[in-house]
Amino acid sequence: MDKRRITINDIAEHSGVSRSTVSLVLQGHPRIPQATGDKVRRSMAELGYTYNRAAANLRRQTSQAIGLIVNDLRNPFFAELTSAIQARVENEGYFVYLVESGEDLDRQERLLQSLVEHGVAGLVVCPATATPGDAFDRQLAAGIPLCLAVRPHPDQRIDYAGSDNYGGALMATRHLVEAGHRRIAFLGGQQENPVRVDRLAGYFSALQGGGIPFDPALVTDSRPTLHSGADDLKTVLALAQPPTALLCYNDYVAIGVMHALRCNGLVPGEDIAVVGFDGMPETAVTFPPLSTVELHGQAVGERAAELLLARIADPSRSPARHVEQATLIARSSSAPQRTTAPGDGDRTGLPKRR
Amino acid sequence: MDKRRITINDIAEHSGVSRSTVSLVLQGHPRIPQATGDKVRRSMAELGYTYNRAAANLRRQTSQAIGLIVNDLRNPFFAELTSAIQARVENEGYFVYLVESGEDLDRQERLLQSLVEHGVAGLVVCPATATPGDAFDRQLAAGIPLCLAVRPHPDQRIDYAGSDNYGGALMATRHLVEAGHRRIAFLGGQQENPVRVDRLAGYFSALQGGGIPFDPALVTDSRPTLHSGADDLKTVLALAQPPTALLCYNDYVAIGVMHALRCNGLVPGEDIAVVGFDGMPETAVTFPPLSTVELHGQAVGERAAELLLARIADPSRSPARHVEQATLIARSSSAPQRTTAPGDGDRTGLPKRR
DNA sequence: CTGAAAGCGCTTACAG
DNA sequence: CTGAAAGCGCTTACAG
Repeated sequence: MDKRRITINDIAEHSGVSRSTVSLVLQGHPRIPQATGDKVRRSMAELGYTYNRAAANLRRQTSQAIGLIVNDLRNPFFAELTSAIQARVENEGYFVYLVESGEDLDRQERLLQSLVEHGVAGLVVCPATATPGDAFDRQLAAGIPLCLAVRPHPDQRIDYAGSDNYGGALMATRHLVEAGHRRIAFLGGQQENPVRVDRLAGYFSALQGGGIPFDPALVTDSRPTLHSGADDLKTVLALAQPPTALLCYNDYVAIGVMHALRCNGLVPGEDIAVVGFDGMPETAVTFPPLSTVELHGQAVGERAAELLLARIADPSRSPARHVEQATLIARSSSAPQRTTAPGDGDRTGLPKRR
Repeated sequence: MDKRRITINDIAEHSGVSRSTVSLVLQGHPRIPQATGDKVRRSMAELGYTYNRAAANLRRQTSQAIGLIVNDLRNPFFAELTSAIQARVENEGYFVYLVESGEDLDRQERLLQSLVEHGVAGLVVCPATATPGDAFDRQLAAGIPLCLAVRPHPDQRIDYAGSDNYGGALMATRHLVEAGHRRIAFLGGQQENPVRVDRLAGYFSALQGGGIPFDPALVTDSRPTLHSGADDLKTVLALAQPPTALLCYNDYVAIGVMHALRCNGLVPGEDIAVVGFDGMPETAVTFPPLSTVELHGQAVGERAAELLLARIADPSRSPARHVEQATLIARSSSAPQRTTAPGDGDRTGLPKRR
């Protein structure tokens, strides 16, 4: 292993030209004659030169790094988003520094600071739950290009790309109302999470539109995991008038809830309707296949990347918001309630045990 | 937005000391008196200074970036690995540059080169399927610290952290043999993928140990996705002697296969046993819950990060290999075959339609 | 304890 | 077309 890395000085000496010339051939400058270029390139190959982009960046006052802060990479939605952002900025010659905040506000602040110290050209951040409204003042003041993603945030000076959570929840709830459900629960998600707030608003709206009174006992909150759904389910199943349909905060929760239902002797899609949120690919192959609100994470990621790129190109552009349309995918987990024999008392809405 | 970033020169001027002194307080040097330090720190706060780590790195000839090349971030196993690596190196002050190769060899080579130009302190790479044995010669020659992960690779000069795919497949297959299965298929995965090769070897071994002849018709290959399993399943179900148990390349394939079974009127875990591979959390809540080989992706990620860190610390250390033990998680998708009424011909091993 | 100077690897006017 | 020189923001011996 060579102790010292080969630099343009070595190339200059070896090929008998100046450093400036080497730099120019590196940049494919047009006024370098073919012969000189070839000679220099031959030296580079011979000495095993590798370009030091960091040094160039320092001199040029540029950066090829984009910082990305996600909440939880294990959540497939964020994985999809990350993948899309990475692919999109790579075309423009950028790399992404990926970090996870884990919904921890202190950590998020440290990461923000650290990423800036590392000289990122810009940042896309999915704000942690309960991120204060002034959380990005420092970056804004320093002129760091910024784009928020996935989670809405009150600071209107910042570009944003996300999904139509309100509209998605509205569609999903309407879908359940139209199938005849009047006891519809909303399960999971953390209370201060703005995404949940929007979904909840859509849910309210649809209930109202259907003339269904809102019952707060039908709304639970919890950290959205595969297993949290079990507790949420227990809560609503214990009600005097339990729900006949469950709108879940996300697909993760929904998949957990379907499992919990089985453990309670109930069949999802038959005894009780279940709808998820996010559009995870797995929802197509659960049993029964899970109805979900497709949020197009890939498209959201691409938009976020593009907004950031545009902000880097023109820092004074006025802030833009992109809200990606959601799509309801109705599958058998929310098939219409089974027609019930007259007089079997099903009007109580009580799920049947089996 | 300030045009010019604040530098140590500005701080030096503002606080009336030299640049050297500012640099020393930045590093918390012990021989700086409290008063000087406070004065300087006050100036930094006042002017809104942010440290330029890239410049420091250039001067110091160090780097705080780790490059990570994964095959597919949407695969939860890689997401888990990535998350673990990021968390582990962050403790040491590193960030991770994340990129996806998408199993594309050319792309992998370009990314390798590009990451090195960006001055990473080291690289952990999950080699794309069919990566040639000399793929890392250049990096090795240049003395770039390197750690391979997840996918075994012939180059024995490089550190490696992965899972015991052979042992996992051996356990899983034995488990099926012990449950009385003699027609066990191996479904999915790409032929040249070394991980699949190892799993297949474990499968062979277990068959041999159980005195079961190997039937190549029971082995299929395909790109491992949620939907590829359907075709693989069709192939083996069409055999004169179809399998009674399915060992799937990974959980993704297995979940898709369970769905495909249902579409064929078969019940996984009753008519036919299914086992997955990887230990995705979702396997606990599928219906029926999916037996799987837990590969401990988080542990593998941590080991990979540690091997790389150790290599950075001591470049001449002899190469190490870490193979994480796999764990069989037996669930109802591979429950013992139902006891069958005598004389119902079940000894043919033909799955019953329902 | 603090400052002047050199230098990390590159780029970019500016001469010639 | 090519070279000498300055400089990006920092660190690090070396004097004093």
